[in-house]
Amino acid sequence: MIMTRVKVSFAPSIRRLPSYLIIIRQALQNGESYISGTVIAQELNLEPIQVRKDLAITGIIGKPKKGYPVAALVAAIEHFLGWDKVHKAVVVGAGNLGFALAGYREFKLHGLEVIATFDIDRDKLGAIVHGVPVLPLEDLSAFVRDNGVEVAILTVPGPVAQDAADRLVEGDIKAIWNFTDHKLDTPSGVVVHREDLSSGYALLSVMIRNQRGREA
Amino acid sequence: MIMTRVKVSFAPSIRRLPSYLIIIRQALQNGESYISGTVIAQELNLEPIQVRKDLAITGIIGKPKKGYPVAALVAAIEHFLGWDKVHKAVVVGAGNLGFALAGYREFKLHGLEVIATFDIDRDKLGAIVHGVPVLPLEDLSAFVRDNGVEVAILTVPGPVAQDAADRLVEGDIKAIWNFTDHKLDTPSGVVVHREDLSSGYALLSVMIRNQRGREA
DNA sequence: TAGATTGTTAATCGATTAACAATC
DNA sequence: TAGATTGTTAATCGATTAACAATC
Repeated sequence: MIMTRVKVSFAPSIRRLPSYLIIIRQALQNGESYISGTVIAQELNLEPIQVRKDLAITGIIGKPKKGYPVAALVAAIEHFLGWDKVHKAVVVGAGNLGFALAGYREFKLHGLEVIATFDIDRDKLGAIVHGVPVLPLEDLSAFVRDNGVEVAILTVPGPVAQDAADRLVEGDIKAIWNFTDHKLDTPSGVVVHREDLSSGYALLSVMIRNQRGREA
Repeated sequence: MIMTRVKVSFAPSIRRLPSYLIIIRQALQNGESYISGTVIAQELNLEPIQVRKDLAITGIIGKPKKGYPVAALVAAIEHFLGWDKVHKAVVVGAGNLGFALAGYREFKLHGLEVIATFDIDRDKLGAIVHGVPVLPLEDLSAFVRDNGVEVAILTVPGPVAQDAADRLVEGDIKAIWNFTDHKLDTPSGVVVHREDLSSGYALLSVMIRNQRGREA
């Protein structure tokens, strides 16, 4: 089975949208009706032109001198990201990270509804974490299929990641959010996004070294 | 206090190094003495030229026809990332995510030694998580200073992130790994790297939407 | 009106990819 | 030796930044 890389254009812009959303929501709560790209940029230490370019991809149109209509902007970003619709999700691997992600409020607020977690460990079965049950891995395929689960958050140990992915594919999963350090072989119809904490740690490590060099 | 953005050149390459390391370590365990960029690329669905360019920044030199010496390559990558030295760390915010990160094996293996966690919740104090104590937030500055802590993993709720960062700066922290959704104001001598799970979720969401469009 | 802020078009910058001579 | 794989130099691609006319 060939793993096709799903290319996303404007990926850097898309990644910045959630941070804009936080600022803009604050403005909304403060009762402001317009917010300028300049203000958003200032808040996030970015260039105003970058904010304008990024917001353009959501289709929103601003007013010269005033800025962007706050309420419409929130709606436009959420719609562009698909965060205005509910996506059913499961967490596969009820370990520490899985537990944390299952309860991550930020996701729940944006349409990601975790309805079950799965684990191989018999001792965990039957437990309720963050209001959802821990179910046996054997039931994963059937559960995904029967409940129309679209997204799987994969936090199992690396060596069993592919096995879990196979079960998900069998259940006709739409997307796998892969928190393991293994690449997954999946059919091209399945979206896979790898979230790699090690890559962030690598960057941090090099930043520390550079900073040190500068001080010395 | 001005937040200066620490620019890292070759950031994308640096982010890919950890995934190379996994492949190369496997080769080492299999007793292979050389590994080619072609093989690494194949394993990770990348272009061979990209692997070669990335490995070049670590200073390692390959042999035409054979590839790169496995043991030396592992050492070179680890040294380049500073993963061959121990960095003392604390987790600030002993919630679900903090708990998960405190016990993340991958970090421990690469020189990040978590020696304490901190929380504001009195009920958690005195507990031992993953072998390290939960201490009161009031002691954070002094602890960081007295123990020469270099890295702080910040997983407190967004609204109190700046307060925690201020305490860390007071204790002369070197680097803050910011898992909150808030930007931090810190003096320019402090390295801040933001790990943004929402940005990954945004990208996943758009990928799902695009995939759907393609099927229809 | 005057001027702040937008959206667009062009220029720059950096990363990825291509081409290919060098070489073990 | 023959050829797979390297490292280097050049070309391409995409993202960021700059410049500026349009406009509320």
